Amino acid sequence: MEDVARRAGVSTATVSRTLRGLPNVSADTRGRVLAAAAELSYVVSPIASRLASRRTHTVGVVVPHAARWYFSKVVAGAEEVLREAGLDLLLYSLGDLSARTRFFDQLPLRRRVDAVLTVAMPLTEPEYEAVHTLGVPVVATGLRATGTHCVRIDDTGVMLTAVEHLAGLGHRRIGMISTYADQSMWLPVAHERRAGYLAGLAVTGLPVEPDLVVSVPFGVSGGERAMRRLMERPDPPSAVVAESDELAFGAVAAARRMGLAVPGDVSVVGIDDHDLSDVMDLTTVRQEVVEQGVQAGRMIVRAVQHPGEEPRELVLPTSLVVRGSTAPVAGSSP
Amino acid sequence: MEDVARRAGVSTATVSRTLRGLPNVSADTRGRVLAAAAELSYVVSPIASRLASRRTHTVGVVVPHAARWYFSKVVAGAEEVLREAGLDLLLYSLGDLSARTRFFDQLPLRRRVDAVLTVAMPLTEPEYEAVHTLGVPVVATGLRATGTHCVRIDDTGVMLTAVEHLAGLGHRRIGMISTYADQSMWLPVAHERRAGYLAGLAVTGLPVEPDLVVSVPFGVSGGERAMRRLMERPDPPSAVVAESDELAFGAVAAARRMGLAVPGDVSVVGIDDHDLSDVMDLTTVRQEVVEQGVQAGRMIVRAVQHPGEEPRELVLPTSLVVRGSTAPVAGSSP
DNA sequence: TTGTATGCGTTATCAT
DNA sequence: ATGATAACGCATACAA
Repeated sequence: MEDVARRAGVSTATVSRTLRGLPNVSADTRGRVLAAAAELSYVVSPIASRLASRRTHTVGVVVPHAARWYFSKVVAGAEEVLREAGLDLLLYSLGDLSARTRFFDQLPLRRRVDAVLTVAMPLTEPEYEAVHTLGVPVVATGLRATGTHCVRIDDTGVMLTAVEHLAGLGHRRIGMISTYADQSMWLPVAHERRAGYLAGLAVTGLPVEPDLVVSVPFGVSGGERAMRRLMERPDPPSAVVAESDELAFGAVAAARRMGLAVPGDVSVVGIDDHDLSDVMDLTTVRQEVVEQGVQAGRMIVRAVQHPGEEPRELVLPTSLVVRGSTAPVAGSSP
Repeated sequence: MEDVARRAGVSTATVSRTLRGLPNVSADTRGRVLAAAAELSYVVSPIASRLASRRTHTVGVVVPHAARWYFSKVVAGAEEVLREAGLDLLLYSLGDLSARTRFFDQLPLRRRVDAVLTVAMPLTEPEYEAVHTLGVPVVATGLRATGTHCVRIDDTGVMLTAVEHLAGLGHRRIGMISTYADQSMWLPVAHERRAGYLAGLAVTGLPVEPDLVVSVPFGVSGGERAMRRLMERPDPPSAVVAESDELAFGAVAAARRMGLAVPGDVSVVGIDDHDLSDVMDLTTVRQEVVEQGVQAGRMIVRAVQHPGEEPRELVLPTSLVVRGSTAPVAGSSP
């Protein structure tokens, strides 16, 4: 920086001001400084800059599984706007329980980030407090949050929509594929969607049959297992809603492997509108996942610039996408 | 840090040494320092540490599309080992061409990273040089690289395997679904896989029919388009290989939507063993994508510790996974 | 608008 | 093994 200052005939302070785009620099000197910097192909050291300014210009993004569809989409959406805003994105993937406890124990984010974005990470009370000791704004996506900003969808609503769709097709016995917490992550969403399922039954006047709700680990193979369990019953349901499309994929595959026709013998609905839902011809309730990341990124940017603002909540819309995995119930005249 | 030093009755230098685990600290003082640090819940400022040590402890990971299956897997694999090694992972997703040119123009990684990991990013000559002006080690995954470390698979080999599998089933007219460069990314892989296809034909003594190779944009819908083009011909092939599973998914869906049976009327083989290939019952050639990220991460760690080493190349194994999308050619007695 | 001088919180060098 | 002290490369309060 001294070199640039000398070459431009100014002080390092002016160089600093110029390079940061501060207003109080005359157009003339600004030009000389920029020219000098360009000639020397100089760029400020972000590290030194951060030390001096006491701001990290970094946001910590913590996800349960960086490689999963939902999370990678959200991260990609957030990355775009954070990058745009000049914020570095520090990725933490808390795959297993040990990684998670270590993370909240040691808090590697201390003195390291200006904000935190949690992607579909329900926090326990101690975890929540640990994050808040960081003293930086927090934005959560994928679930309802109290005390922090959040962007999410109506998780009970999507399931209600799915059930109403099936009921509208004449289905009166509807199963649900749910997940149990893999390591206490994801819990609230599973809970809300189950609530939405029950709400759907209530609204459409269908009886609740507890045995028609099966819980499995998240993933395609979980969906397969669940579907087998449901359809091997003496009185299988004529339709099934799945907590997510990936579960639904497994469900459809399992049904077909059992020799059942989808949607002939059993209709299936998912949630997400996964990239592959179209080729799987899966009826689903669409959510805009990348958009969630984008909006969360914007919230982060705002929060970094105006910390201490009231926590805001953004609920993004969803929409039913009817495809070929659902049909009127067999033997009915809809 | 001064507080800790005072509390432990030592100098800040000793605190620094202790906290970094340097050997030249007596067990006694070490204990006192650690205790003091714990009591004050003190952690070193990574930023100050980096400024003083002149090492960023950060690696830049640059990918074309953070949200796509392949890339998110590699990133997740790399994240794990980088985190373990105490290296921050700075993610850059170069979605479109403008983002890409800006990236290589301005080189936001300057003075910011100790190493760079490029994930399936074929670099033009100027881009290659731009990256090397960073003066840090570079590791590439997903493609053959010269002058840098790299971890990849045998891209011609996988396609050769796919073709040999089909030829072994009696297929004599095999189409290929290829991609054209979306913005010059991904080019070499497409090229090598096409070469593998041709090699497969040669090895099995099949004639080359240029019209049986169709190029489409990457993605499920690209696969659909390609399959329609192939099967609408007066003399459609009896089998099709796709450059990747996602293309193959689209191909299978398109064939079925045209009323064709898979594998009855046309067999389909993909490359990847995508998470959903099992439910799609897709025969494919499996590659270990997360493992590629892990290995790349290890290479990065080594490169950061011992810069200037000879570029190493790691070629990971692949394996044919036979599922239900391939069958002996109709009308043959295999 | 511009310059001076101090501080940011460490690491590293050189003594001891 | 430990301590004093000078970098590290900037931002910023203050003065001009």
